[in-house]
Amino acid sequence: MSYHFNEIEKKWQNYWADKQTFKAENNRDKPKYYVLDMFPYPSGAGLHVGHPLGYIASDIYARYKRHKGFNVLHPQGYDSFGLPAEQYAIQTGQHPAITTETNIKTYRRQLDQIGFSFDWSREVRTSNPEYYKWTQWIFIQLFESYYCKDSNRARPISELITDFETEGNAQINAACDDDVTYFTAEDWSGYASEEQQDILLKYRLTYLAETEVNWCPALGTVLANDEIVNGVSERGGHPVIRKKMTQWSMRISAYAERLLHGIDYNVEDLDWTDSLKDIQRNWIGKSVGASVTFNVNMTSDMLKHVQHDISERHSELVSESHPYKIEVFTTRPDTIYGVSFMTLAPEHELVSKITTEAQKADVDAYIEATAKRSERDRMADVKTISGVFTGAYAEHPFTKELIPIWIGDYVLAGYGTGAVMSVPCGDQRDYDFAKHFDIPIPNIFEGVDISEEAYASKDNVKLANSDFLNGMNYKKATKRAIYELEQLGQGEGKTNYRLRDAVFSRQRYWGEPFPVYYVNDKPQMIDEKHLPIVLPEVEKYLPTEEGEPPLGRADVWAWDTTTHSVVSNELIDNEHVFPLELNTMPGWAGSSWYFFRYMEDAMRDEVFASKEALDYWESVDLYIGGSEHATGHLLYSRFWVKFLKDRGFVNVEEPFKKLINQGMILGTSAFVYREDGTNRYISSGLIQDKNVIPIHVKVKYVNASDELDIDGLKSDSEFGDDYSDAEFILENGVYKVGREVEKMSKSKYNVVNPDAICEQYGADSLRLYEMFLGPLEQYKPWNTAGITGVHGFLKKLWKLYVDDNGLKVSDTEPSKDSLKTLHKTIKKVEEDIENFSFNTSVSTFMIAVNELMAQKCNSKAILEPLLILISPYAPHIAEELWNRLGHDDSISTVSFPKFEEKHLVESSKNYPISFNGKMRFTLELPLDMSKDEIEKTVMAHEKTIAQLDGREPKKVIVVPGKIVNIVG
RNA sequence: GCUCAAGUGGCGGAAUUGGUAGACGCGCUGGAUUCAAAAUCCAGUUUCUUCGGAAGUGUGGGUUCGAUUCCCACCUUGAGUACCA
Repeated sequence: MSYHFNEIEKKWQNYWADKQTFKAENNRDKPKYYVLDMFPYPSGAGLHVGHPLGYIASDIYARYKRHKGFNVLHPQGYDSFGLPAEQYAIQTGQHPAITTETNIKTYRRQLDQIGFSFDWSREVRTSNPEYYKWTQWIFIQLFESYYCKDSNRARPISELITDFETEGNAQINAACDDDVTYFTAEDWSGYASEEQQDILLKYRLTYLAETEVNWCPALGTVLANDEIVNGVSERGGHPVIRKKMTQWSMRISAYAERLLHGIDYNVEDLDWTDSLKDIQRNWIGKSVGASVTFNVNMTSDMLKHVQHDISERHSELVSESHPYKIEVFTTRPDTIYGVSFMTLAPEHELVSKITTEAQKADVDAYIEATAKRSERDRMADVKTISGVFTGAYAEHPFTKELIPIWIGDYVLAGYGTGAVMSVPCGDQRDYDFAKHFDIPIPNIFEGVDISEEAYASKDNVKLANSDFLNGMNYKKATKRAIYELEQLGQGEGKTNYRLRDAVFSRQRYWGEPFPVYYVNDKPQMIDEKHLPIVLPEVEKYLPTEEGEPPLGRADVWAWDTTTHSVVSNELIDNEHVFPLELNTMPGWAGSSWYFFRYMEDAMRDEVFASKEALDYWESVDLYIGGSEHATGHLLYSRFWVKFLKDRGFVNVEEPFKKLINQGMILGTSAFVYREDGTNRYISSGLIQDKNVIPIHVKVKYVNASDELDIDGLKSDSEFGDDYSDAEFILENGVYKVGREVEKMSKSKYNVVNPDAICEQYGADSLRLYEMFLGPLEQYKPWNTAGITGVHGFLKKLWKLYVDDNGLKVSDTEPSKDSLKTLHKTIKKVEEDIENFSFNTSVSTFMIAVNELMAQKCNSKAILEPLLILISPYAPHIAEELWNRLGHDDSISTVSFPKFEEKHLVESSKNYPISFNGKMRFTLELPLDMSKDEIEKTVMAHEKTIAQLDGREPKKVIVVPGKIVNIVG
């Protein structure tokens, strides 16, 4: 009876589905373990062999944990909102919900055939209204919250209102927009409702603001920073420009410090790789320093502006004595005596006010030129130094000397205050700028040569020419400088973060609608009891002629505040019926909390997840997915979880305890070489110096020896007659293709579909081979030819249990050797799984089976536990053989075999005998032999004498049980 | 530029606290079986070699009785970031 994998696999997949073998029950007496995959976006192309890599790894771990007695939650679902379905809808008119549904069906079929132990009863789809009802609900909670810096957590906005009513905002220490102004309790109660709403918006954790956004004209939407790669959109590679738009934003910056703190100190709940933590740390970009205020020296030109500014209420830039102030952020307040000029971003609001008449033309020309340069140009060209003098001077806070104020595009408007104090001796950019424009470069470092370049290091430096800072090092001087600035009222210690608030609006159709309507342009939340607000129908998925998002085309998209329902736009009267928000939420909205949704199995309509479920499952114990989500999904999820915790909706600080990034499986492309200008294809070994053009061919026409199936290629209908008349120049009777490792993609014809693999070799072979390829985290090329190795192994495994007469396993006593094989396998496999080293356990299985075969082992006492070891990796064959061994229940929850050291105890050791560290021969010696005896025996050995060739050894190192090394 | 990974046979990779480098598999070579092929099985497969051996884990140094493993410098590849003050 041979190994009929197709039958076996179908049989057990049906069995698992029928018996709901992998359904996780909440509140069981077993300890819990939550294994999660990053859920897929169901694309039209279906899965290729690279996709299941992480799923197989997590599945092995989930199955292993079940054997270890855990109640395992291992769910799966779909991140089903997204751009591709919408782009397809734009092209074809097909509703994205329909394509999404079709694609999900394909995904599900492909996933099922690989034999994953998912609990599908808890499936999540982000595009389902019953799911996004809760995404909308979380949005409302964010809107109704602010971040209190005193208690370091989010609190209900109602508490802030109470504070405003009793004491105004002067004492409030909360995360808010930069432009809030001070008001008293009396002021507050005097404000009109709309004014109050505007002020509150500046504190809410999600807020509407006019922001400069990354607009992608080709996609017709804004993109978040992490959705842009090298200045173009991540999806599609379209250009991105800066544009001012009114957008919903998430005040993630309020959580910058806590997000960072978790990375550095919460090792328990954030067992992530250092490289991933580094990426997040860099992205948050904390810098500690000081804010310093420079007073602008007033000229008569400026005083004209001042009159105007003072009439505007709340202008912070203006005071009686020094009408204009420039605030800068610096990480080196210790170098304040090295300031020889200041630089403002060209966009800085003071520029127009302080520029003198004489410089006005130059400055305007420069601003115009900078504005024209795209973000990409500015990025590409960082070497050109440019800038213009404004004609104005600032006053040094200590020396009161006049410092020229320049503008330059190396200063970014979006970071810090958009202005810097330039210290050319201590900063290379300032140095280059000063050299270029012939600005003095005062040296404030004792004994440091700055004639060639700036001295930017904080170490080994003592300050000079710096008055009260003279002789101090970086640390001391920084402290002192901040103290002195505080005394003057011209500065304070400050921490800056590179992390920007996240834009949350997308001008797209296929996303979550906001539960928001507008009264006099002020956003109002729809009461949570009326959720979900379901995506309306539109006749086209494009922006409107007026440039509004696709929801602007919906006819029924207005909110009736009396009936609490979505009604026709015709009914809008701005008294009871109001327009609804036209933007939709970004892709990361639904994926920032889905891991909680899986926890709930019964009352999904009542809550986003019940308290019981949240208490039991807590957070994800093991999360596997791609590292490309480092600054997107993984950061936003942490943010939302912290927020939900602050507001008491969940009780964990971090969502993903252990995180592993699986590497990408790359394709091995195959090339034929056409001689230029001919229809002749030359085998790769014969090219020499001929002028050839490499052309991708489908990898399915190439065998393990890189030989091309010419007939197959010629008859491929996709290429029509391209190859039918072609002449192939062979070497040794075959056409050899060239090979190259590239990312898998349709256009490179190197995509390998798991369906074909499952059909030809089976799911167990696919699972084993994906693991066998190499370490999980590593990028590695796929080569289908190699799968015969693991497939052959499964056949051998089968033959160990079954022959032509049926089952050949007996109750005979196992041999000592077989016990040793089994137990060293148990030990190794258990260690491997705990370390996520799945590739090495596949080798271990091969070694075990090879040994047991050689031992002619047919003992049940060995072969039964062996099946349990293998079952997480190759569950179908394990179930089948387990069943044939006479078990009625699934192997999936049987206890993992216990390792016993006693079977591995040896009495002798094959010692490597090395000379000067190089092993020359081995010698079998008893393990209880003493050091001296070993030395004596080895030195007397004929090979030792031959090796030494008469020389006297200087030293003999004997490490009992390990090695003998003879020096000399 | 800065930050972080990683460089081992023809290929994927193994070597868990410094102790026999190349496990396991692919491919290749030879053989058995077969009318033949597939499948299966057996033997070999880092390089050089005067067949005694010798060299060898990106390069060059260092520590050590002993280094793929630790330290320093450099080279290459990949990832992240992009004037962050």
